[in-house]
Amino acid sequence: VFGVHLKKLRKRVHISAEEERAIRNCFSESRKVPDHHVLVRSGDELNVSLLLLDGWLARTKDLAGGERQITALHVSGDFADLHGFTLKRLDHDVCTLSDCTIGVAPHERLMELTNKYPRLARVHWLMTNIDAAIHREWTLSLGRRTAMSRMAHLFCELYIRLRIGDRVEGDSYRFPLNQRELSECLGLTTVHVNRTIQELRRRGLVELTRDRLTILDRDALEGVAEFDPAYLYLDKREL
Amino acid sequence: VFGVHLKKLRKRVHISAEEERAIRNCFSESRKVPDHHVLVRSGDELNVSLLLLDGWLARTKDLAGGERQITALHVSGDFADLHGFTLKRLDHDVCTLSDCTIGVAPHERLMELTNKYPRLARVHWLMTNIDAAIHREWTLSLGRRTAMSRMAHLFCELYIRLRIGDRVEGDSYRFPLNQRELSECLGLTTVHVNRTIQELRRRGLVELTRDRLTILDRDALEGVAEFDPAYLYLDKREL
DNA sequence: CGAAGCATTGAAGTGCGTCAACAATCGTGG
DNA sequence: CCACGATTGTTGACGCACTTCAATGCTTCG
Repeated sequence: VFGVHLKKLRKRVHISAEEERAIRNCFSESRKVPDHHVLVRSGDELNVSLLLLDGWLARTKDLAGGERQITALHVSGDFADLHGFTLKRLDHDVCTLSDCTIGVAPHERLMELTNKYPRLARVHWLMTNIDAAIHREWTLSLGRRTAMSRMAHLFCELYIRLRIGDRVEGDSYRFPLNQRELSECLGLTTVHVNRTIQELRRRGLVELTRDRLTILDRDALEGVAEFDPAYLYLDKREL
Repeated sequence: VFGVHLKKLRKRVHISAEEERAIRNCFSESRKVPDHHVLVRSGDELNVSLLLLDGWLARTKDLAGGERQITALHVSGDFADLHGFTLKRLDHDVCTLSDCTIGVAPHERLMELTNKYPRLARVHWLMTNIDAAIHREWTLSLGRRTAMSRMAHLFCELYIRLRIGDRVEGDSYRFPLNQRELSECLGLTTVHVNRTIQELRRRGLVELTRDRLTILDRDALEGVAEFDPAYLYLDKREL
């Protein structure tokens, strides 16, 4: 289970056996959390960071009127709130979108890790910077892409991110979000999300059932989305 | 000039005299860059990071059709591409929005700094995490706020960010963006930006001239924006 | 003074939102 | 295993926030 996280790191940087041990050592326990639970609430003081071992998480922000925006999605192997290690509290909630398994890294251990292995500090820093790059791509989507292109883009992004952790079968992956949650990612209403999905189906680009997304024509989908995975930084670098 | 940057850091963490010296030591030269220049191009390999000593910068992303989204604004004292230190290339361009003065930090010096002072690695990591928090707030704006509220929110955010660096006089600050650039921040057209500004003026909330923004009723503006500066993390923490 | 960029305005169009009803599916308890 | 309420997905009619297009006036600066 933990291997997915290391695989994600190793997609971007070299990790030695010793470094791997040091990273594993940061995690004390692992917990199961049911669907639709709030894991971290905005403003709470933090002294641990959570690694998502399995399942789906969202970072959500709300307006007074009840409108909700999901600012990020997380899948197996992602750190949910590594940024909380330096921020000490979050500006958003972290909620489960499915049953989840979570690894817990106390901040004091991350402190020791980053003191003893400055390179691993940079590696983890890199991972939060990749999160930020995804935020920027979402900003572009929300600001300038149409509903159709925005949705297509999200499906392409998740395909690539899930593939790193071997969570893709063929051109299909588990997709636990309902249309309301999808609308909260895309800045749309559920009604318009529904119509947009139907248009994607009608064009033969995707199939979306209760719990599973299948990409029927990846080239065409990426075309609609103007998808370029460069922002996911899937190449190795020296640190 | 460099003091503004340190002031920004010290708003969030303690920086000792020795640490200050170490940080200053990272910067080799300083450069002047004229208005509307591209400082860093998306995809270029990076070996320096740029500190904005004076002026305004934008991070921009484009679609094939020519639509442009500004994903972040930077003012005096902000690092423009500190995230480039770990990413090694950017997923966006960095452009000047005014005449600028830039400090240059070669990555090898940042490497030495983060090796020798793990705490300063965490401090700089924190700063990129605050950038990401601002990205998330923009995501919320683009996804869920109306044009009016979105614009009001941006004006409130910049007011606070500029005040840290003493770039605010009364309730007024220099604002070099034209309506096109403003529309690129807000995900709107220039026509609608123009009409929204007029509505803000009509309600007596702001005054916006060629080069200057004046907030006439900050409480009301923050109300329209549902502005809460918590996401800017303006409190001190241990690292 | 003249050209180029920028701000402003009006009229008409559209992508997406709102409201409201209904259908399908799911989860639960009997 | 079925019944039934609750949740989720689907559809239609209509409305609006924002866009598009295009013209005009206003700055600014060589």
